[in-house]
Amino acid sequence: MRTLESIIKQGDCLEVLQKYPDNYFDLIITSPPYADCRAKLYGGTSPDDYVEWFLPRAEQFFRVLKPAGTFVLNIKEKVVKGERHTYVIELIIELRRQGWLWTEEFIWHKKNCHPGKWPNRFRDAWERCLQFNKTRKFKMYQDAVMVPMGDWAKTRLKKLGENDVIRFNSQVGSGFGKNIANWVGRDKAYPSNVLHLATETGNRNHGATFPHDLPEWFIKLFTKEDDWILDPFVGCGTVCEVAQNLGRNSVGIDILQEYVDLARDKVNEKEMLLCEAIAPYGKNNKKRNNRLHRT
Amino acid sequence: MRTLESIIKQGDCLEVLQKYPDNYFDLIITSPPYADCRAKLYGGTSPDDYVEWFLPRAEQFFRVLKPAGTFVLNIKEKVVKGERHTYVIELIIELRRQGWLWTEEFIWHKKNCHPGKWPNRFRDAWERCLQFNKTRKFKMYQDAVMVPMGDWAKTRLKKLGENDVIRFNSQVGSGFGKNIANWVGRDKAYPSNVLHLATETGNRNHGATFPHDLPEWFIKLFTKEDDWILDPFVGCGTVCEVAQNLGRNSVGIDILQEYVDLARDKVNEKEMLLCEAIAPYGKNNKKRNNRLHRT
DNA sequence: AGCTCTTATGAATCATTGA
DNA sequence: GTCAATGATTCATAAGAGC
Repeated sequence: MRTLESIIKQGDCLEVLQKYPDNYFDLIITSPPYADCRAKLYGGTSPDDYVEWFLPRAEQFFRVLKPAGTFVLNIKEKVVKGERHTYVIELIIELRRQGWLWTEEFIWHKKNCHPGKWPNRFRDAWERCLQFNKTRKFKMYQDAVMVPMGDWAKTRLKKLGENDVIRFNSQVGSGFGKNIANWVGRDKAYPSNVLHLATETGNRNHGATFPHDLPEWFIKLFTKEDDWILDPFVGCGTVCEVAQNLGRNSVGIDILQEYVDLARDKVNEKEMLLCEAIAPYGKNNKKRNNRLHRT
Repeated sequence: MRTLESIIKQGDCLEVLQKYPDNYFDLIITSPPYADCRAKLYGGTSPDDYVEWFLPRAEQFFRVLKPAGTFVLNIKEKVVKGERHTYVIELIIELRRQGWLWTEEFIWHKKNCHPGKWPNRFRDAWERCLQFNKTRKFKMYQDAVMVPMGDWAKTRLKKLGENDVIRFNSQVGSGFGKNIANWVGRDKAYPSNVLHLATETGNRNHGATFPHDLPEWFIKLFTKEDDWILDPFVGCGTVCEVAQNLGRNSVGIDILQEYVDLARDKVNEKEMLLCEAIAPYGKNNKKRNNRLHRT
């Protein structure tokens, strides 16, 4: 039987990673603490200091990533005094100076972003997913993220009412209505670099998760089974959980013991459920399922 | 009767604009040449020289823009040797140094682009629309770009009960709640900073136009009737055409006589059509309509 | 199961007030 | 004078309840 590991470590990734060898991970994917949020705990402070805070950690990421591996950084700059702050784009420039190749910028379109309207601004409905690599010859399994036409039509069409289809067509687009004819006889379609995903609701334990679908998409795209994945700011453990579900090994690191406990619970629960699948009438199943649904 | 002007000038905007007074335009919106043949005529703009080439022109834009005006720059960096080039984000940083405020970055999601892929890359389905301002107090007419509201609000409003009028505060705090009474009588919602617009096809005269909807959206958002709009790289004249349709004055500049002719044809045709509406059986109507359909 | 209807809430932003 | 805390604004989505 295949052994799968999901390791959660407490500490600052800057230090924890120093115990890992070079060229160890196939994928690093993370949604780091944004400026002014958890960054303070790491010693990082204002948006102005963000780049300086990030760079030494990125140096470790570079070292532990395999030459054909990929680093995906989900991030969005804040508005400061009416302006978009430049720390994210400055970070891109500095990471390139560090040796990273800025291969691509994916857009995560947050379909259900926070509402609000302001005198000079609309709702912010997107985030950056920056792709960095060490070399031009990185591994990419494009077929793994193809959208199966059949499934897509089945699930999506079934779930949406007629009105939703019309609305989907007019707002989100992708030529939904018009191109139905094109699907006939085709199994799969390649996606683009714009991802339409909803944020997940109902997570009361951690205010800053990305949705499962986001890491899942990148994990499928950049790794295969038994590969090793790192999330240096693992938060409540979404990346490790998804990695586990997809048969990938993972290491998650967080400085806050509170999050480490949450993440460990999550991956341990999964392991136990897998064991119980053999003896499905374990007395705690019901409770555990409830907890799973909540997170 | 109101007079509306659509002026197309031939030349390098760097020079042409020097004849315009300070604080003249309400909106500058453009999709500049990045690497096509036009760029070479401006003095050569390889990606590495792009920022240096752009900055003196941006200085003129700054001068001729009204204090409460807006500058919208539709641009997307090329892939060079497998990497996204950094000239766009470097440009943002340099424009800020020039005095511009980087207020927002809108995403134009090109929803009907061809599916396609390369060994290490998917279809690029988005472009940046960078918003810059001279001051924080710029003019913005948000109501002009509202979109039809989602379904649930309508159904919810039908059942407006007495309890709905009070404010419900969210349990988790953050000061967020909802006041349903605000939605009474509303069937439209404010958009976000992600624009889902199809690219236009069938333009054989000019390969790199943006769709009419894109300038239209920004023109409605940032100007009112009789305002003055500038497109310093006007190409085949889309911005002036849309401005004209929306009752805004415009100045379009291009270095290539070929494009200047195209753009002039376009705005002149519109003017003539407006005149002919009074005497609709002019002998050239048929031919003219054909031309209109083609563009 | 498969619908419809209801409800909570999400990595937000700005103006105002208070220290 | 600056900086931190508070209040006001607002909509798509999915889970849950009800039939």
